[in-house]
Amino acid sequence: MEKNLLYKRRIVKHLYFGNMLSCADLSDKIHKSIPLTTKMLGKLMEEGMVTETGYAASTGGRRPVMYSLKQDIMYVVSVAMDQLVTQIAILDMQNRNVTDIELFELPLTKNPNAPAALAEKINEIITRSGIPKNKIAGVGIGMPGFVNSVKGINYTFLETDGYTISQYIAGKVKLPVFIDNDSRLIALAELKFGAARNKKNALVINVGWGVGLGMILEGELFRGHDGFAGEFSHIPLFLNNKLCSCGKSGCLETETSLLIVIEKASNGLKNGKLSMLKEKELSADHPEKAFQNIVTAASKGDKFAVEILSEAGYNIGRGVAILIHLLNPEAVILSGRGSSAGKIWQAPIQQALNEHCIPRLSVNTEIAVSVLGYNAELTGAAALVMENYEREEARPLIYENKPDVFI
Amino acid sequence: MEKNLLYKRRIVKHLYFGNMLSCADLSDKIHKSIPLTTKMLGKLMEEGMVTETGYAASTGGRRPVMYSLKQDIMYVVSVAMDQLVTQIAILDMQNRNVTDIELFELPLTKNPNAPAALAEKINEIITRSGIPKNKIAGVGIGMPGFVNSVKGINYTFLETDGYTISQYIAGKVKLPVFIDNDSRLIALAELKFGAARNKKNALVINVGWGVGLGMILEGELFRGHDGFAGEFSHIPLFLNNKLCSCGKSGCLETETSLLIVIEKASNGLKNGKLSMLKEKELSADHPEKAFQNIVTAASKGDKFAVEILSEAGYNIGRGVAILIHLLNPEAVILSGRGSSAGKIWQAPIQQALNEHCIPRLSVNTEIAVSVLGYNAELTGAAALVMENYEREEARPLIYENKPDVFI
DNA sequence: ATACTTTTCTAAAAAAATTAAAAACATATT
DNA sequence: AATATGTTTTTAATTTTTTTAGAAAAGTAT
Repeated sequence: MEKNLLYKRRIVKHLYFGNMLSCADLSDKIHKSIPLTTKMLGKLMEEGMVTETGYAASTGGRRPVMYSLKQDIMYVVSVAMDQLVTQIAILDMQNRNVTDIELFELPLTKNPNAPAALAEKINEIITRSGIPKNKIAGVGIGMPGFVNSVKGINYTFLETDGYTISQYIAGKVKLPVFIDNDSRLIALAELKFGAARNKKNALVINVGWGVGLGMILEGELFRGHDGFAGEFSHIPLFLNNKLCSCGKSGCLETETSLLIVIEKASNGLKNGKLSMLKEKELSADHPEKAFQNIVTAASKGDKFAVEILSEAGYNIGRGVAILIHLLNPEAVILSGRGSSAGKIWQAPIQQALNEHCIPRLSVNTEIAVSVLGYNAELTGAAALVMENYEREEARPLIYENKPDVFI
Repeated sequence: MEKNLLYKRRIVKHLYFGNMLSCADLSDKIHKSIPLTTKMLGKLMEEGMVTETGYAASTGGRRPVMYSLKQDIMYVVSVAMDQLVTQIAILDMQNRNVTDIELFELPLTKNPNAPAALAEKINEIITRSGIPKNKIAGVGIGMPGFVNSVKGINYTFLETDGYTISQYIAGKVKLPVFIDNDSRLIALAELKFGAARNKKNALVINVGWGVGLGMILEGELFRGHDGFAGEFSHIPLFLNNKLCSCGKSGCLETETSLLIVIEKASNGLKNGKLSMLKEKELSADHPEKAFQNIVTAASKGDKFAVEILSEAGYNIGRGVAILIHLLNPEAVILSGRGSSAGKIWQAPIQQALNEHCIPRLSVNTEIAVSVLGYNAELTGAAALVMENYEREEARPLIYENKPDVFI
């Protein structure tokens, strides 16, 4: 790639993540000198990508001119999948939805048609939005399973014979496609826009059906050798003989997943536990709703609901204690769909840390609840696209003349 | 620092780690162009630091000239401490001992005189070697405890009022001093010269009195936010109610440390277990020897000894299973003093992984035994000094005129 | 043996980083 | 209140570094 283009793309990328930055800030971030950065900013302004947005307050000397991306220069398609439901949105350079968030059912298990359905839906939404493809930086997809983001492969779901899922969707949509594990994208969102912003070492717990983990180590999203790092759900922590979905027993997930929480609540009610919760509110058919009902009851002070949630929180805390011993993070952030229960969980997790952590380690670790919450995964998917924006593959144009599916 | 000096130091550093490298290799490693690297190599040769060591075999084109460090241009003082015994050696640029390894007792617990004794001994050994201080790149020290390598602080041992232990020793010895946790230095040794060489993600288990861990993540030694990462010994894994030295119960260490292994062997014999081991061979006064005796017996096929070791190995394996789930490394290396039992432990660890790991994760992880073995910590201490060689503090000269202890 | 490829090495041209100086602002002093 | 001093950003001139192109020294295939 031409070098000037690379530098310009880096600047665009950092303006996306930083929103408003001075020339000095940018020079720092792209590791280039100020004169060169000035030159590139000039070109970007000529091209209409970037605008001056006035002066920032002085910090003791001359006030710096601030630069921002223009509103409508580029968009990202964000996709957040779980095993049953998929969400799609188109975000602008301020992470604002320019379309409504599209929500539709797309079961991933035993569904050979899933990749085709996904590609079709993405195309449909792009077409409907009326945004030309050359204004779309790419498609970012968060999905469950064993995902190798670099290779673009999902080893668990979305099988596409002969191609990786990234290649398949890219071929159909004719845009660059980037994928990663859902929990890792949530961590990326927290790193770039959330509670882990500017932190060098932070762990993001994704409380959902399972308990996911995304790790920020030395300022970077950590993926491990094959891209499988963060399998927190399945660390062998209990001797409870409960069989886990992974085939082993005693996994953390067997005591902490939302489904277990609902099951425990349901069983408790059957055994005559006193609670404002009603059995029909805990239907296994609508786990999302069932969980929300438990959280609502707990936040209203329902003792049984608090008890059930605390138990799960305490067990997550035992797992977090292990993480802290191993990785010595500065913060642990509770995020993902279950983070609505975050406030309730903070106490029992802290309790577990007090019991199971060497004090020197736990006192230096802040336990925080995400503010991104439900939207974290979509934000993370957009961030993934922009992370890769400076890479060769990120150029929409090269896809225009490619066949439907290419290698 | 002058820029040329920086580049030259980088080249020296990489020649230390790489032993023999071509100009193109070096250009790659120091991230500078070939013409500039050529120029710097020329200067280093003029100064007598570097020599050409003939041509390497061709890989399809013109043969590259290889460069090496001259033998006697520089040395490193390596110190490897445990809670009772300290080893000191002076190594040359090929990691060869130029003095015998000095071994002396230096208890760290309740010994306010330890820092002074250490400094004195280091000075004594340097003086005896006859090597001038300006030929010594620095002192590297591996020590147990909570060590922040960047700040040069040991929070557990070697208290020196008002100064960090690094500052204290540096002031007394008048050489730059670098410290780190013993397990992390072993990992560094394995990364630079051992079984983890050229690996990007590897975990190094230091089997000693406790079970230490050094992590290589994305090609770098990982230290965590406060420098306390790798507290593998104290992850809460058992519900055994055994009190650990750290004050908690159920730590991994309570089932796997060498002392526990010896105790179990001793108790077994008392209860009439059949073995070639004799009780007097397991004296708690000489744990090092006692452990070696168990290993010897096991390698001769003694069933009881194998059983005892396997049990510990299996429990370590349970911990390793957690590590693999979280960090997805490409290799796990058994190193440190207990690595003489490495071969015996490989089987039970693998067994634990088969039981407790998701297959996709464990099949991609190689379990290897160190070849550096007993010397790993000393090698790591030297590597630590040379890692920092390009940094400003690494210049011996600035220490010459400083007072005994400085800030 | 000769043509072609590959890699290293060297010299001239282009690019980028430093350095120095100027401009714009904040704070302290007279 | 006016002036001096210290910061920080911006611009211009100089130096450093990289890129590019080509020569030299090998290996490989015809």
